[in-house]
Amino acid sequence: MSPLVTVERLKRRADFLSVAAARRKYVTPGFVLQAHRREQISSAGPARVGFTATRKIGNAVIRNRARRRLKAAADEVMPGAAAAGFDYVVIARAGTIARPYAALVADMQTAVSALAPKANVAK
RNA sequence: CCAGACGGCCGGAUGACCGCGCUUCGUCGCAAGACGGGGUGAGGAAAGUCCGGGCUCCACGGAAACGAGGGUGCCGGGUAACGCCCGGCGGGGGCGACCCCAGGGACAGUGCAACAGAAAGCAAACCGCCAUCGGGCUUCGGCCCGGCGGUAAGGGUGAAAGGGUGCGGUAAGAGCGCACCGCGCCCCCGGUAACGGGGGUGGCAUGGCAAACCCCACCCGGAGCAAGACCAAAUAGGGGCGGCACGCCGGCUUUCGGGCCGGCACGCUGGUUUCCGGGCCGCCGCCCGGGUCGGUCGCGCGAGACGCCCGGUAACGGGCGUCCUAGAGGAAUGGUCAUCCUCCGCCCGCAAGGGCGGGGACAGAACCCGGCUUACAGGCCGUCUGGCAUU
RNA sequence: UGGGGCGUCGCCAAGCGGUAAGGCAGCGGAUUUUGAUUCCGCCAUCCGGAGGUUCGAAUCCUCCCGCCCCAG
Repeated sequence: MSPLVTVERLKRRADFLSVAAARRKYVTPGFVLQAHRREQISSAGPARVGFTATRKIGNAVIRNRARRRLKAAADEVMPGAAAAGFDYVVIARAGTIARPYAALVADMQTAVSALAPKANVAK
Protein backbone atom coordinates (compact mmCIF):
# COMPACT_ATOMS: atom_id res chain seq x y z
CA MET A 1 0.00 0.00 0.00
CA SER A 2 0.99 3.62 -0.24
CA PRO A 3 3.39 5.11 2.25
CA LEU A 4 2.03 7.15 5.08
CA VAL A 5 0.14 10.14 3.79
CA THR A 6 -0.58 13.21 5.88
CA VAL A 7 -4.31 13.68 6.24
CA GLU A 8 -5.89 17.08 6.63
CA ARG A 9 -9.44 18.13 7.29
CA LEU A 10 -11.82 19.33 4.60
CA LYS A 11 -13.74 22.37 5.82
CA ARG A 12 -15.05 24.58 3.02
CA ARG A 13 -18.43 24.18 1.47
CA ALA A 14 -16.96 24.66 -1.99
CA ASP A 15 -14.61 21.72 -1.44
CA PHE A 16 -17.50 19.47 -0.45
CA LEU A 17 -19.40 20.50 -3.56
CA SER A 18 -16.49 19.81 -5.87
CA VAL A 19 -16.02 16.35 -4.36
CA ALA A 20 -19.72 15.61 -4.81
CA ALA A 21 -19.53 16.83 -8.42
CA ALA A 22 -16.85 14.22 -9.18
CA ARG A 23 -19.52 11.54 -8.98
CA ARG A 24 -17.16 8.85 -7.66
CA LYS A 25 -18.66 7.09 -4.69
CA TYR A 26 -18.70 3.81 -2.83
CA VAL A 27 -21.66 2.82 -0.64
CA THR A 28 -21.42 0.67 2.48
CA PRO A 29 -24.08 -0.02 5.15
CA GLY A 30 -22.36 2.41 7.51
CA PHE A 31 -21.52 5.32 5.23
CA VAL A 32 -21.02 6.63 1.72
CA LEU A 33 -17.49 7.55 0.59
CA GLN A 34 -16.86 10.09 -2.14
CA ALA A 35 -13.44 10.79 -3.67
CA HIS A 36 -12.03 13.41 -5.96
CA ARG A 37 -8.53 14.32 -7.21
CA ARG A 38 -7.70 17.95 -6.62
CA GLU A 39 -6.70 20.05 -9.63
CA GLN A 40 -3.17 20.56 -8.47
CA ILE A 41 0.22 21.29 -9.94
CA SER A 42 1.79 18.09 -8.71
CA SER A 43 0.16 14.88 -7.54
CA ALA A 44 1.72 15.39 -4.16
CA GLY A 45 0.15 17.22 -1.23
CA PRO A 46 -1.86 15.86 1.64
CA ALA A 47 -5.06 13.90 1.39
CA ARG A 48 -8.06 15.66 2.85
CA VAL A 49 -11.12 14.16 4.50
CA GLY A 50 -14.46 15.80 5.27
CA PHE A 51 -17.52 14.51 7.08
CA THR A 52 -21.20 15.05 6.46
CA ALA A 53 -24.11 14.15 8.72
CA THR A 54 -27.48 15.41 7.57
CA ARG A 55 -30.54 16.11 9.66
CA LYS A 56 -32.18 13.12 8.06
CA ILE A 57 -30.31 10.66 10.25
CA GLY A 58 -31.29 12.15 13.60
CA ASN A 59 -30.95 14.91 16.15
CA ALA A 60 -27.74 16.66 17.17
CA VAL A 61 -26.60 13.88 19.47
CA ILE A 62 -27.04 11.23 16.77
CA ARG A 63 -25.31 13.36 14.14
CA ASN A 64 -22.34 14.13 16.39
CA ARG A 65 -21.88 10.51 17.40
CA ALA A 66 -22.09 9.34 13.78
CA ARG A 67 -19.47 11.88 12.74
CA ARG A 68 -17.18 10.96 15.65
CA ARG A 69 -17.32 7.25 14.87
CA LEU A 70 -16.59 7.88 11.20
CA LYS A 71 -13.79 10.22 12.17
CA ALA A 72 -12.26 7.58 14.43
CA ALA A 73 -12.43 4.99 11.66
CA ALA A 74 -10.93 7.43 9.14
CA ASP A 75 -8.10 8.34 11.50
CA GLU A 76 -7.30 4.66 11.75
CA VAL A 77 -7.47 3.82 8.05
CA MET A 78 -6.67 6.92 6.03
CA PRO A 79 -2.97 7.52 6.83
CA GLY A 80 -2.10 4.13 5.32
CA ALA A 81 -4.67 3.95 2.56
CA ALA A 82 -5.52 7.36 1.23
CA ALA A 83 -4.04 8.63 -2.03
CA ALA A 84 -2.06 11.82 -1.90
CA GLY A 85 -3.70 14.80 -3.51
CA PHE A 86 -7.17 13.35 -3.12
CA ASP A 87 -10.17 14.77 -1.29
CA TYR A 88 -12.55 12.38 0.44
CA VAL A 89 -16.02 13.02 1.88
CA VAL A 90 -17.60 10.54 4.28
CA ILE A 91 -21.38 10.77 4.51
CA ALA A 92 -23.11 9.26 7.54
CA ARG A 93 -26.11 7.01 7.01
CA ALA A 94 -28.81 5.71 9.35
CA GLY A 95 -26.75 2.56 9.88
CA THR A 96 -23.69 4.44 11.10
CA ILE A 97 -24.77 4.25 14.73
CA ALA A 98 -25.71 0.58 14.86
CA ARG A 99 -22.82 -0.78 12.76
CA PRO A 100 -20.04 -2.34 14.89
CA TYR A 101 -16.88 -0.31 14.89
CA ALA A 102 -14.70 -3.14 13.49
CA ALA A 103 -17.04 -3.48 10.52
CA LEU A 104 -16.89 0.28 10.02
CA VAL A 105 -13.11 0.14 9.84
CA ALA A 106 -13.19 -2.77 7.39
CA ASP A 107 -15.71 -0.94 5.22
CA MET A 108 -13.49 2.11 5.21
CA GLN A 109 -10.56 0.00 4.08
CA THR A 110 -12.39 -1.56 1.14
CA ALA A 111 -14.09 1.69 0.17
CA VAL A 112 -10.84 3.60 -0.03
CA SER A 113 -9.10 0.93 -2.08
CA ALA A 114 -12.11 0.65 -4.39
CA LEU A 115 -11.83 4.36 -5.14
CA ALA A 116 -8.04 4.31 -5.42
CA PRO A 117 -6.51 5.76 -8.57
CA LYS A 118 -6.07 2.94 -11.11
CA ALA A 119 -2.30 2.70 -10.92
CA ASN A 120 -2.21 6.37 -11.88
CA VAL A 121 -2.73 5.37 -15.52
CA ALA A 122 -5.73 7.56 -16.18
CA LYS A 123 -3.54 10.50 -15.29
C1' C B 1 -51.47 -2.38 53.63
C1' C B 2 -54.27 -0.22 49.36
C1' A B 3 -55.69 4.08 46.53
C1' G B 4 -54.52 9.16 45.91
C1' A B 5 -52.76 14.64 46.42
C1' C B 6 -48.65 18.00 46.79
C1' G B 7 -43.49 19.50 47.20
C1' G B 8 -38.25 18.53 46.57
C1' C B 9 -34.07 15.67 44.58
C1' C B 10 -30.96 12.19 41.52
C1' G B 11 -30.28 11.56 36.17
C1' G B 12 -25.69 5.20 36.72
C1' A B 13 -20.55 4.37 39.71
C1' U B 14 -15.28 2.90 39.55
C1' G B 15 -11.17 1.45 36.60
C1' A B 16 -7.75 -0.13 32.20
C1' C B 17 -5.78 0.65 27.08
C1' C B 18 -5.93 3.46 22.26
C1' G B 19 -7.75 8.50 20.81
C1' C B 20 -10.21 14.18 21.13
C1' G B 21 -10.84 20.08 22.52
C1' C B 22 -8.66 23.91 25.63
C1' U B 23 -4.66 25.08 28.78
C1' U B 24 0.13 24.67 31.23
C1' C B 25 5.14 22.81 32.01
C1' G B 26 9.58 20.26 30.33
C1' U B 27 13.10 18.36 26.46
C1' C B 28 14.87 18.80 21.38
C1' G B 29 15.05 22.38 17.30
C1' C B 30 17.56 28.61 13.95
C1' A B 31 12.46 28.07 12.95
C1' A B 32 8.08 25.56 11.50
C1' G B 33 7.22 22.01 14.79
C1' A B 34 8.01 17.06 17.24
C1' C B 35 7.92 14.17 21.74
C1' G B 36 6.66 13.62 26.89
C1' G B 37 4.15 15.03 31.65
C1' G B 38 0.19 17.71 34.42
C1' G B 39 -4.67 20.24 34.86
C1' U B 40 -9.53 20.66 32.92
C1' G B 41 -13.83 19.43 29.73
C1' A B 42 -21.98 19.66 28.58
C1' G B 43 -27.76 19.88 30.88
C1' G B 44 -32.09 19.59 34.01
C1' A B 45 -33.86 20.53 30.36
C1' A B 46 -27.71 22.66 27.21
C1' A B 47 -33.87 21.77 23.46
C1' G B 48 -38.24 24.87 21.49
C1' U B 49 -37.04 30.21 20.80
C1' C B 50 -42.63 31.92 23.71
C1' C B 51 -41.49 36.31 27.11
C1' G B 52 -38.03 39.57 30.23
C1' G B 53 -33.09 41.72 30.86
C1' G B 54 -27.54 42.52 30.47
C1' C B 55 -24.02 43.83 26.56
C1' U B 56 -22.87 46.26 21.65
C1' C B 57 -24.01 49.40 17.60
C1' C B 58 -27.63 52.75 15.26
C1' A B 59 -31.44 56.71 15.63
C1' C B 60 -33.51 60.69 18.43
C1' G B 61 -32.25 63.78 21.92
C1' G B 62 -33.31 68.44 28.42
C1' A B 63 -36.25 64.58 31.11
C1' A B 64 -40.15 63.20 28.62
C1' A B 65 -44.89 63.37 26.20
C1' C B 66 -48.32 62.62 21.94
C1' G B 67 -49.41 59.42 17.71
C1' A B 68 -48.96 54.48 15.07
C1' G B 69 -48.28 49.38 16.13
C1' G B 70 -47.82 45.51 19.72
C1' G B 71 -48.48 43.55 24.59
C1' U B 72 -50.52 43.02 29.63
C1' G B 73 -55.37 43.03 32.52
C1' C B 74 -58.92 40.75 40.36
C1' C B 75 -55.78 42.70 44.86
C1' G B 76 -51.14 43.06 47.57
C1' G B 77 -46.07 41.77 47.55
C1' G B 78 -41.14 39.89 45.30
C1' U B 79 -37.65 41.11 41.35
C1' A B 80 -32.79 44.26 37.29
C1' A B 81 -37.27 43.13 34.59
C1' C B 82 -41.28 40.02 33.00
C1' G B 83 -46.66 37.58 30.15
C1' C B 84 -42.62 34.84 35.86
C1' C B 85 -42.92 33.68 41.24
C1' C B 86 -45.30 34.11 46.30
C1' G B 87 -49.53 35.23 49.45
C1' G B 88 -54.61 36.55 49.41
C1' C B 89 -59.80 37.39 47.01
C1' G B 90 -63.79 35.73 43.81
C1' G B 91 -65.82 31.71 40.63
C1' G B 92 -65.83 26.34 39.28
C1' G B 93 -64.59 20.93 40.34
C1' G B 94 -63.48 16.88 43.97
C1' C B 95 -65.92 12.75 49.93
C1' G B 96 -61.04 14.84 50.94
C1' A B 97 -55.70 16.21 50.68
C1' C B 98 -56.01 19.48 46.70
C1' C B 99 -56.71 21.13 41.61
C1' C B 100 -58.42 24.57 37.51
C1' C B 101 -59.72 29.83 35.76
C1' A B 102 -56.82 35.97 29.99
C1' G B 103 -60.71 37.01 36.26
C1' G B 104 -61.12 45.39 34.04
C1' G B 105 -65.47 47.86 31.34
C1' A B 106 -71.73 45.59 28.04
C1' C B 107 -76.30 52.75 31.13
C1' A B 108 -69.26 55.64 25.42
C1' G B 109 -70.53 53.85 20.81
C1' U B 110 -70.78 50.15 16.56
C1' G B 111 -71.90 45.09 15.91
C1' C B 112 -73.23 39.45 16.46
C1' A B 113 -76.99 35.42 17.78
C1' A B 114 -77.68 30.15 12.12
C1' C B 115 -81.91 26.75 12.68
C1' A B 116 -86.27 26.56 15.50
C1' G B 117 -89.92 29.82 17.44
C1' A B 118 -95.72 34.10 17.72
C1' A B 119 -91.69 36.89 19.50
C1' A B 120 -84.23 37.47 20.12
C1' G B 121 -83.86 43.33 22.71
C1' C B 122 -87.64 51.03 22.61
C1' A B 123 -89.99 43.33 23.96
C1' A B 124 -93.67 40.16 22.12
C1' A B 125 -100.21 37.34 22.24
C1' C B 126 -99.10 31.29 18.28
C1' C B 127 -101.75 27.63 21.24
C1' G B 128 -104.04 28.45 25.72
C1' C B 129 -106.60 31.03 30.16
C1' C B 130 -110.24 35.02 31.68
C1' A B 131 -113.96 38.89 31.26
C1' U B 132 -117.40 41.13 27.97
C1' C B 133 -120.45 42.08 23.34
C1' G B 134 -123.06 39.96 18.98
C1' G B 135 -124.93 35.56 16.46
C1' G B 136 -126.23 30.29 16.34
C1' C B 137 -127.39 25.67 18.95
C1' U B 138 -129.11 23.53 23.61
C1' U B 139 -130.78 17.73 26.88
C1' C B 140 -130.70 24.78 30.16
C1' G B 141 -125.22 22.25 32.79
C1' G B 142 -123.33 24.77 28.77
C1' C B 143 -121.18 24.34 23.59
C1' C B 144 -119.69 26.58 18.78
C1' C B 145 -118.42 30.97 15.60
C1' G B 146 -116.91 36.09 15.35
C1' G B 147 -115.46 41.09 17.50
C1' C B 148 -113.12 44.18 21.31
C1' G B 149 -110.01 43.76 25.54
C1' G B 150 -107.12 41.60 29.85
C1' U B 151 -103.18 38.07 30.97
C1' A B 152 -96.24 36.21 30.58
C1' A B 153 -99.10 31.64 35.59
C1' G B 154 -99.41 27.02 31.73
C1' G B 155 -97.96 24.53 26.53
C1' G B 156 -94.42 24.57 22.73
C1' U B 157 -89.24 26.49 20.33
C1' G B 158 -84.41 27.70 21.69
C1' A B 159 -77.98 28.05 24.32
C1' A B 160 -80.84 32.20 25.97
C1' A B 161 -88.05 34.23 26.39
C1' G B 162 -87.15 40.55 30.80
C1' G B 163 -85.63 37.57 38.56
C1' G B 164 -86.42 32.17 41.48
C1' U B 165 -89.51 29.31 45.23
C1' G B 166 -93.77 29.45 48.33
C1' C B 167 -98.16 31.80 50.31
C1' G B 168 -101.74 35.44 49.66
C1' G B 169 -104.42 37.83 45.96
C1' U B 170 -107.39 37.99 41.28
C1' A B 171 -112.44 37.28 36.39
C1' A B 172 -107.78 35.00 34.90
C1' G B 173 -103.21 36.82 36.05
C1' A B 174 -99.11 39.89 37.30
C1' G B 175 -93.47 42.19 42.63
C1' C B 176 -99.95 43.48 42.72
C1' G B 177 -98.68 42.35 48.27
C1' C B 178 -95.65 39.41 51.82
C1' A B 179 -91.44 35.85 53.42
C1' C B 180 -86.75 33.77 52.01
C1' C B 181 -82.96 33.76 48.09
C1' G B 182 -80.76 36.67 43.99
C1' C B 183 -79.85 41.70 41.93
C1' G B 184 -79.16 47.28 42.03
C1' C B 185 -78.42 51.61 45.19
C1' C B 186 -77.21 53.87 50.11
C1' C B 187 -75.05 53.55 55.03
C1' C B 188 -72.09 51.14 58.91
C1' C B 189 -68.21 47.63 60.40
C1' G B 190 -63.57 44.53 59.27
C1' G B 191 -59.44 44.52 55.75
C1' U B 192 -53.49 48.28 52.83
C1' A B 193 -56.66 46.32 48.88
C1' A B 194 -59.40 42.78 45.90
C1' C B 195 -63.37 41.63 48.93
C1' G B 196 -66.30 39.98 53.11
C1' G B 197 -70.18 40.77 57.01
C1' G B 198 -74.50 43.52 58.76
C1' G B 199 -78.57 47.02 58.21
C1' G B 200 -81.79 49.90 55.22
C1' U B 201 -84.11 50.67 50.64
C1' G B 202 -85.91 49.89 45.53
C1' G B 203 -89.74 46.50 43.35
C1' C B 204 -86.70 44.17 38.92
C1' A B 205 -85.09 48.60 35.80
C1' U B 206 -79.47 47.27 34.08
C1' G B 207 -80.04 39.73 29.57
C1' G B 208 -75.42 37.27 26.80
C1' C B 209 -70.85 37.71 23.70
C1' A B 210 -65.36 42.29 24.45
C1' A B 211 -59.87 34.97 23.31
C1' A B 212 -66.04 40.70 17.98
C1' C B 213 -64.53 45.93 16.78
C1' C B 214 -63.79 48.91 20.80
C1' C B 215 -63.18 51.96 25.68
C1' C B 216 -60.09 52.48 30.10
C1' A B 217 -55.38 51.77 32.87
C1' C B 218 -50.31 50.36 32.56
C1' C B 219 -45.75 48.74 29.66
C1' C B 220 -42.59 48.80 25.09
C1' G B 221 -37.16 53.41 20.34
C1' G B 222 -34.70 49.82 16.48
C1' A B 223 -31.41 45.91 15.53
C1' G B 224 -28.77 41.88 17.01
C1' C B 225 -22.09 38.53 19.05
C1' A B 226 -22.73 37.05 11.42
C1' A B 227 -23.72 42.93 17.39
C1' G B 228 -19.23 45.50 17.52
C1' A B 229 -13.65 46.68 17.88
C1' C B 230 -8.64 45.95 16.13
C1' C B 231 -4.56 43.86 12.85
C1' A B 232 -4.12 43.05 7.80
C1' A B 233 -1.56 39.20 2.62
C1' A B 234 -1.80 38.73 -2.78
C1' U B 235 -4.13 41.11 -7.02
C1' A B 236 -6.66 45.19 -9.19
C1' G B 237 -7.85 50.18 -8.74
C1' G B 238 -7.40 55.50 -6.15
C1' G B 239 -4.07 59.49 -4.16
C1' G B 240 0.91 61.65 -3.19
C1' C B 241 6.35 62.07 -3.85
C1' G B 242 10.93 61.06 -6.52
C1' G B 243 13.87 59.27 -10.80
C1' C B 244 14.07 58.24 -16.05
C1' A B 245 11.68 58.89 -20.76
C1' C B 246 8.51 62.16 -23.51
C1' G B 247 11.28 61.35 -31.90
C1' C B 248 10.52 64.38 -36.74
C1' C B 249 7.21 67.63 -39.87
C1' G B 250 2.79 70.73 -40.28
C1' G B 251 -1.47 73.29 -38.12
C1' C B 252 -4.13 75.38 -33.88
C1' U B 253 -3.71 77.13 -28.90
C1' U B 254 -1.09 78.87 -24.38
C1' U B 255 -1.17 80.93 -17.82
C1' C B 256 5.23 80.03 -22.17
C1' G B 257 5.83 74.70 -18.22
C1' G B 258 3.20 72.74 -22.09
C1' G B 259 -1.44 70.80 -24.42
C1' C B 260 -4.50 69.16 -28.77
C1' C B 261 -5.18 67.45 -34.00
C1' G B 262 -3.12 65.22 -38.61
C1' G B 263 0.95 62.64 -41.13
C1' C B 264 5.61 59.79 -40.77
C1' A B 265 8.81 56.70 -37.74
C1' C B 266 9.53 53.25 -33.47
C1' G B 267 8.04 49.27 -29.36
C1' C B 268 4.44 45.18 -27.90
C1' U B 269 0.58 42.01 -30.05
C1' G B 270 -2.50 38.77 -34.37
C1' G B 271 -2.33 36.49 -39.27
C1' U B 272 3.03 31.78 -42.62
C1' U B 273 7.77 35.84 -44.63
C1' U B 274 7.20 40.24 -48.05
C1' C B 275 3.11 42.73 -46.54
C1' C B 276 -1.60 43.88 -44.34
C1' G B 277 -5.20 44.77 -40.42
C1' G B 278 -6.87 45.61 -35.37
C1' G B 279 -5.53 46.99 -30.55
C1' C B 280 -2.40 48.74 -26.42
C1' C B 281 0.17 52.64 -24.54
C1' G B 282 4.44 56.61 -20.37
C1' C B 283 7.95 53.15 -17.28
C1' C B 284 10.18 52.17 -12.42
C1' G B 285 10.61 52.81 -7.08
C1' C B 286 8.72 54.44 -2.33
C1' C B 287 4.72 56.12 0.74
C1' C B 288 -0.66 56.93 2.17
C1' G B 289 -5.70 55.74 3.17
C1' G B 290 -10.26 52.60 1.98
C1' G B 291 -11.88 47.62 1.42
C1' U B 292 -12.06 41.72 0.46
C1' C B 293 -9.77 36.60 2.13
C1' G B 294 -7.61 35.62 6.72
C1' G B 295 -6.36 36.51 11.92
C1' U B 296 -7.05 38.59 17.03
C1' C B 297 -10.41 40.51 20.60
C1' G B 298 -15.49 40.56 22.18
C1' C B 299 -15.39 35.36 25.48
C1' G B 300 -16.84 34.33 30.85
C1' C B 301 -15.77 37.33 38.21
C1' G B 302 -21.20 36.71 37.08
C1' A B 303 -28.54 39.87 38.85
C1' G B 304 -22.13 33.71 40.15
C1' A B 305 -21.82 28.72 43.13
C1' C B 306 -21.81 26.39 47.99
C1' G B 307 -22.34 26.50 53.47
C1' C B 308 -24.04 28.88 58.00
C1' C B 309 -26.80 32.76 60.55
C1' C B 310 -30.72 36.60 60.65
C1' G B 311 -35.59 39.01 58.82
C1' G B 312 -40.15 37.51 56.27
C1' U B 313 -46.41 33.07 56.24
C1' A B 314 -43.88 32.79 51.44
C1' A B 315 -41.64 34.42 46.89
C1' C B 316 -37.37 36.78 48.47
C1' G B 317 -33.93 40.01 51.05
C1' G B 318 -29.53 40.95 54.30
C1' G B 319 -24.80 39.47 56.66
C1' C B 320 -20.39 36.36 57.14
C1' G B 321 -17.13 32.62 55.26
C1' U B 322 -15.19 29.55 51.30
C1' C B 323 -14.55 28.74 46.00
C1' C B 324 -13.32 30.11 40.51
C1' U B 325 -16.09 25.62 37.86
C1' A B 326 -16.38 24.30 29.49
C1' G B 327 -14.92 28.18 26.07
C1' A B 328 -14.82 25.38 20.52
C1' G B 329 -15.20 27.78 15.69
C1' G B 330 -16.81 21.76 9.81
C1' A B 331 -17.28 22.85 16.30
C1' A B 332 -13.94 18.91 21.76
C1' U B 333 -16.46 12.97 25.32
C1' G B 334 -15.32 8.17 20.47
C1' G B 335 -13.64 2.78 20.29
C1' U B 336 -12.72 -1.89 23.05
C1' C B 337 -13.35 -4.12 27.87
C1' A B 338 -13.83 -5.43 33.23
C1' U B 339 -16.35 -5.09 38.07
C1' C B 340 -20.48 -3.16 40.73
C1' C B 341 -25.75 -0.98 40.68
C1' U B 342 -30.51 -1.43 38.44
C1' C B 343 -34.60 -3.25 35.01
C1' C B 344 -36.68 -7.18 31.70
C1' G B 345 -36.94 -12.34 29.79
C1' C B 346 -35.67 -17.59 30.33
C1' C B 347 -33.72 -21.58 33.44
C1' C B 348 -32.41 -23.95 38.48
C1' G B 349 -34.23 -23.74 43.64
C1' C B 350 -39.43 -24.83 48.94
C1' A B 351 -36.96 -20.25 49.96
C1' A B 352 -32.88 -16.96 50.57
C1' G B 353 -30.51 -16.81 46.20
C1' G B 354 -27.80 -18.35 41.71
C1' G B 355 -26.81 -18.90 36.16
C1' C B 356 -27.43 -17.18 30.96
C1' G B 357 -28.96 -13.39 27.47
C1' G B 358 -30.51 -8.42 26.61
C1' G B 359 -31.41 -3.25 28.17
C1' G B 360 -30.25 1.72 31.25
C1' A B 361 -34.13 7.44 29.07
C1' C B 362 -34.72 12.56 26.92
C1' A B 363 -30.91 14.73 24.86
C1' G B 364 -24.93 18.19 23.34
C1' A B 365 -22.92 24.58 25.50
C1' A B 366 -22.03 28.26 20.35
C1' C B 367 -22.37 35.97 23.84
C1' C B 368 -24.48 35.67 28.85
C1' C B 369 -28.39 35.68 32.61
C1' G B 370 -33.90 35.26 34.78
C1' G B 371 -38.48 32.74 33.52
C1' C B 372 -42.09 29.81 30.65
C1' U B 373 -43.12 25.57 27.63
C1' U B 374 -42.04 20.84 25.77
C1' A B 375 -39.24 15.71 25.98
C1' C B 376 -37.61 12.04 29.59
C1' A B 377 -35.75 4.99 31.40
C1' G B 378 -35.54 4.20 36.30
C1' G B 379 -35.29 5.67 41.30
C1' C B 380 -35.08 8.35 46.23
C1' C B 381 -36.97 11.66 50.25
C1' G B 382 -40.69 14.49 52.87
C1' U B 383 -45.74 16.30 54.06
C1' C B 384 -50.85 15.36 53.66
C1' U B 385 -55.90 12.94 52.30
C1' G B 386 -59.55 8.83 51.86
C1' G B 387 -60.26 3.69 52.91
C1' C B 388 -59.26 -1.31 55.18
C1' A B 389 -56.96 -4.08 59.22
C1' U B 390 -54.86 -4.19 64.21
C1' U B 391 -53.98 -1.96 69.05
C1' U C 1 -29.85 34.49 14.60
C1' G C 2 -34.03 36.92 12.55
C1' G C 3 -38.45 36.58 9.48
C1' G C 4 -42.53 34.36 6.56
C1' G C 5 -45.90 30.50 4.99
C1' C C 6 -48.61 25.79 5.01
C1' G C 7 -51.12 21.26 7.42
C1' U C 8 -59.06 19.98 5.47
C1' C C 9 -61.12 12.44 2.01
C1' G C 10 -56.05 8.21 -1.13
C1' C C 11 -54.47 13.08 -4.45
C1' C C 12 -55.56 18.46 -5.71
C1' A C 13 -58.20 21.85 -3.06
C1' A C 14 -62.79 25.80 -1.40
C1' G C 15 -64.69 27.36 3.13
C1' C C 16 -62.31 31.72 7.92
C1' G C 17 -68.06 31.90 13.95
C1' G C 18 -73.97 28.59 12.29
C1' U C 19 -73.02 22.40 11.91
C1' A C 20 -67.50 20.60 5.94
C1' A C 21 -68.21 22.94 -1.58
C1' G C 22 -65.98 20.95 -6.00
C1' G C 23 -62.63 18.00 -9.18
C1' C C 24 -59.55 13.44 -9.87
C1' A C 25 -59.32 8.50 -8.00
C1' G C 26 -62.30 4.43 -5.78
C1' C C 27 -67.02 1.56 -5.02
C1' G C 28 -72.24 0.36 -6.59
C1' G C 29 -75.99 0.94 -10.39
C1' A C 30 -78.17 2.47 -15.29
C1' U C 31 -77.38 2.99 -20.67
C1' U C 32 -74.37 -0.64 -24.35
C1' U C 33 -73.65 -7.15 -27.55
C1' U C 34 -68.84 -5.69 -24.85
C1' G C 35 -65.60 -1.61 -23.69
C1' A C 36 -65.00 3.73 -23.70
C1' U C 37 -68.11 8.02 -23.05
C1' U C 38 -72.35 9.79 -20.44
C1' C C 39 -75.89 9.79 -16.27
C1' C C 40 -77.34 8.60 -11.04
C1' G C 41 -75.87 7.30 -6.14
C1' C C 42 -72.05 6.37 -2.12
C1' C C 43 -67.36 8.16 0.07
C1' A C 44 -63.99 13.49 5.87
C1' U C 45 -67.25 14.96 11.49
C1' C C 46 -60.56 12.88 14.98
C1' C C 47 -60.46 19.71 9.57
C1' G C 48 -52.00 18.15 12.37
C1' G C 49 -52.43 17.43 18.23
C1' A C 50 -53.98 19.13 23.32
C1' G C 51 -56.43 22.67 26.26
C1' G C 52 -59.60 27.12 26.52
C1' U C 53 -63.42 31.24 24.98
C1' U C 54 -68.63 30.89 22.97
C1' C C 55 -75.22 28.54 23.03
C1' G C 56 -72.12 26.83 18.96
C1' A C 57 -64.93 26.48 16.72
C1' A C 58 -62.01 23.87 10.62
C1' U C 59 -62.65 29.27 11.65
C1' C C 60 -61.07 33.06 17.70
C1' C C 61 -57.00 32.52 21.85
C1' U C 62 -52.77 29.72 24.17
C1' C C 63 -49.16 25.84 23.97
C1' C C 64 -47.09 21.93 21.18
C1' C C 65 -45.93 18.62 16.44
C1' G C 66 -44.49 18.20 11.32
C1' C C 67 -43.10 20.31 6.59
C1' C C 68 -41.48 24.25 3.29
C1' C C 69 -39.29 28.99 2.08
C1' C C 70 -36.40 33.71 2.69
C1' A C 71 -32.15 37.06 4.65
C1' G C 72 -27.19 37.37 6.66
